[in-house]
Amino acid sequence: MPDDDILEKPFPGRRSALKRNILENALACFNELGVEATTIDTIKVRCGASVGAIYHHFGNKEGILSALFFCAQDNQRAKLTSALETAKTLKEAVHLIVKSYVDWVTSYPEWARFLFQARSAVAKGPHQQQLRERNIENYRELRELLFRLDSGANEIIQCQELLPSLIIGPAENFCRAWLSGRIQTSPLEYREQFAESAWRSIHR
Amino acid sequence: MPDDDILEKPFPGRRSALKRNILENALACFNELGVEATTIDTIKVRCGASVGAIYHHFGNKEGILSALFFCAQDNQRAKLTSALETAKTLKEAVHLIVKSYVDWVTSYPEWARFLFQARSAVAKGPHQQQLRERNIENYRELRELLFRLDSGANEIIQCQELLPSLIIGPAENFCRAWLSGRIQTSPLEYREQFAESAWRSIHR
DNA sequence: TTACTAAACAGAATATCATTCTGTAAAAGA
DNA sequence: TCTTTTACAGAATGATATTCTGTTTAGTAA
Repeated sequence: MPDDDILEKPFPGRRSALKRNILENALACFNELGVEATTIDTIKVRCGASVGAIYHHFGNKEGILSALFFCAQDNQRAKLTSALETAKTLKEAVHLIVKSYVDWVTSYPEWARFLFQARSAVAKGPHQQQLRERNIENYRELRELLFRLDSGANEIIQCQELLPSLIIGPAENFCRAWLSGRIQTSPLEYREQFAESAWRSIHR
Repeated sequence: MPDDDILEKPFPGRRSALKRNILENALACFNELGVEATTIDTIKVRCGASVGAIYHHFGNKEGILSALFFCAQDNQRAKLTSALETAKTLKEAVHLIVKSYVDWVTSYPEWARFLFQARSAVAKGPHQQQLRERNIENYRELRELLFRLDSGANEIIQCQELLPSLIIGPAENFCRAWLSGRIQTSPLEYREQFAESAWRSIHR
């Protein structure tokens, strides 16, 4: 059960068992029915909890949504950070960014699907500030890492704000299409190709 | 008012004036407050129509959403098709695809923002089949065009299902970041670069 | 013009759903 | 053991989407 580790870290132990159970079932509901179409009652029935319990733990529907969202995002980020620790060269780093992304999406397709469909809701909701700050910080860290590895060699193109889009754009677009069912072939098939292409597109 | 032409074509004339007015105001509400947070009453107040009128024209909230969505998508697609008519070579076509996309997003930022945030809702809702079919058809047409222009020259990489992601992925990712406010620089600044990069990433 | 029909509205009534509130049980800590 | 906090249960409330019934307006044919 690889999915468990996504919820286990932020909500550990027996005490949080119901919390994890609610989130797990809410995730399935959101993915199967869509965010708007899943009612609190749907979730309640599916996981056997009471309305009171749900609202006690998460405050409101948006609370469930953002809890799920940040769990997934944090896990994805943690995997990336851990992968990047081994990077010695700029090229290695770019490869690891792409591959770590593809690996995560294919390891946790349900979570990835949810990340895509919930982002805009979270971005408008009460946690928009939190989301904004995290994103800015994440992208800052990434820029610094790439800059550090480049360190004067100037292997890399100038426009820093372009880098993330060039590196992750194609893989992300393909993963979205795969998760939506429009494309059958797993992104894993093109792992190397995405990584190689990303490197070529920012290298000069 | 360039925005007008998006609604004018599908809902032309004086007869559809209220329809366009509702859609126009609904778009603003969705973008400012988010899809979930905008109520029918919000829209009603903003455009001065009655509940009855709104439901008469669109059936339900999802009806407004998908009407807006397909208007935007159709317009974007029409601009692309029209741009591609002048393409003589494969390289030209790739450039036009990217540039047409960037131009559309920067010309109609409100519509583009909406396309991003409404896609998942439409994909789950009652028009999912319609959306699916359009997408498949659109991608098929694109593949055929590229194949025709390549015609034996074999300038292009093998995996056809990879092409759209490699071509549009980076620009799309950047546009999303720009529309969300995370990036200040207009995608227009990097128009050439996105096009050139797209071509290099699929060329061999 | 007049009569007829269908579409376009208006607004009250209803139904569905998110959220709150009040109370009870369990667990933690002293 | 007593006290306090946390975890839950379910009824009550309030907001919101949707329906329904009636009225007006525009189109059409005589």
